[in-house]
Amino acid sequence: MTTTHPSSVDPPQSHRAQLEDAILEAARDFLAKGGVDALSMRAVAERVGVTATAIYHYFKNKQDLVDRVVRMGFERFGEYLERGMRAHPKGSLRRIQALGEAYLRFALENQAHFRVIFSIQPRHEQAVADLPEGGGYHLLRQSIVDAMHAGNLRRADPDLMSMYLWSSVHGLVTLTLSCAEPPTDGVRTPMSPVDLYEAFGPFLVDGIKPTPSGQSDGGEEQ
Amino acid sequence: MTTTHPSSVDPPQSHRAQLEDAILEAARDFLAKGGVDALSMRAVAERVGVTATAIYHYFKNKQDLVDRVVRMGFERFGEYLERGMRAHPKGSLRRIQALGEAYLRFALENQAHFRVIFSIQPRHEQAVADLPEGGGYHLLRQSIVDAMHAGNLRRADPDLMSMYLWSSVHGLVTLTLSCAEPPTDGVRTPMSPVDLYEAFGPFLVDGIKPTPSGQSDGGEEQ
DNA sequence: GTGTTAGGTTAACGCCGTTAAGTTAACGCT
DNA sequence: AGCGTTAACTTAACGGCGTTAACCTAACAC
Repeated sequence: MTTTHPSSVDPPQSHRAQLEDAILEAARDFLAKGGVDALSMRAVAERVGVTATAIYHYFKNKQDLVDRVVRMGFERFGEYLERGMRAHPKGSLRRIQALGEAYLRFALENQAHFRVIFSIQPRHEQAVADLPEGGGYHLLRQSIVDAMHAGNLRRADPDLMSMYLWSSVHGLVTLTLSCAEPPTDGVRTPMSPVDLYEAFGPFLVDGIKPTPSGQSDGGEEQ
Repeated sequence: MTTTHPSSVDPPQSHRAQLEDAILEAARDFLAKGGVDALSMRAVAERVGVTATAIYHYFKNKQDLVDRVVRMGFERFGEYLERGMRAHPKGSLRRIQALGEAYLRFALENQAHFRVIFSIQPRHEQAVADLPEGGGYHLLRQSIVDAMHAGNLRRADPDLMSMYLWSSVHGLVTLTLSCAEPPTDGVRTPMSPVDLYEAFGPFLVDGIKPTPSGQSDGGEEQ
């Protein structure tokens, strides 16, 4: 309704880019609420003040719109990882641990993105395929190689070790997201995922084999 | 069209139960093909030779139908776990390893069920909630307690250890299912999930800390 | 001033889950 | 035998979905 001035002072954000961003933002919100099913072209259109068909001038179809949101998520994902990593010295185990922690925090704080990215339905192959190359995988792998060279990590095939650590934290995250609903609810799980991640540390580092002394490090019953 | 005889010789399977089973079977097939989106009441109905609305005499709605399929999946899941467990003595690490292997095999061989059960969207809370109590969780937990008492497993809080091992194998499975499509395709992942699971064994048992001797057990580059 | 194009619109198609109302056959009962 | 009831299923319809086709209109190029 605002009489769109022919070209008012908005050189950084053209009208087009402005609307495109609005669509993406609305799409992300709906996606966050209930996944792909909760995102409808008509609802997004109404939110940004156009009709549904207008969206098709900006995105090829619904899948394309979702993919774009996922891509936005990946960028934020990378920021999480790099930020978490930079806080600890190269070659240290702490750096690897921080990567896992960042992975966990991203998943919890951006459940919409994470759910769409790692929806078990094998869509977004392209998006996931991007991950190993330019995304977070090479960060993890390089940190692992560094730690091995520094003598802080068991020497093994880096890709195998990467998959191992990745799947460890990924399992914790997905299990948490599968069983517990968004944090709106009260405490359902006995321990928070972050607490669990911390508690898993000794298992990961030292393994699950019995300690030589045989002492217990938890409340195991008689 | 078959002139349904008033009561021909079918005491074990009434006409009703027969149709219900057919609906469930068709629903499972569609679910397997492409998840919940690929399941439509009309398609299921056509497959079994009735109209869509007839299904509502057997199931409350689509969600109910999906839930019933999931429940069927859980039963089969339990069979996998028990079968894999029984092959190894109580208290042994092998028994726990076999549980993980069964988990993995179930997921790969029944991707439809697994995807629906652990779809990251937090539906099926009820179904997942059933799992810890009567399902596979207590099998894992008991095996862990046994192994701890037998001195084959590090002593720790059994629930913590259960979550750790569960999430380890769960992460491997979900990561595999996220990145690779169904086995129709050729070899995409460099290693099969089963191979990965085997290769992870030493990491799990002995941990990722450097070995005392510092020797490498994999192809780690210079 | 006119052609072109970007950026929308309305109308419609076919699919979806679901409900309401109607139909038809079988059964129980007197 | 006849009647009421009920189970099993149908057709018709509603509102919503993704998507396409056709149309409109204001801005710009020349």
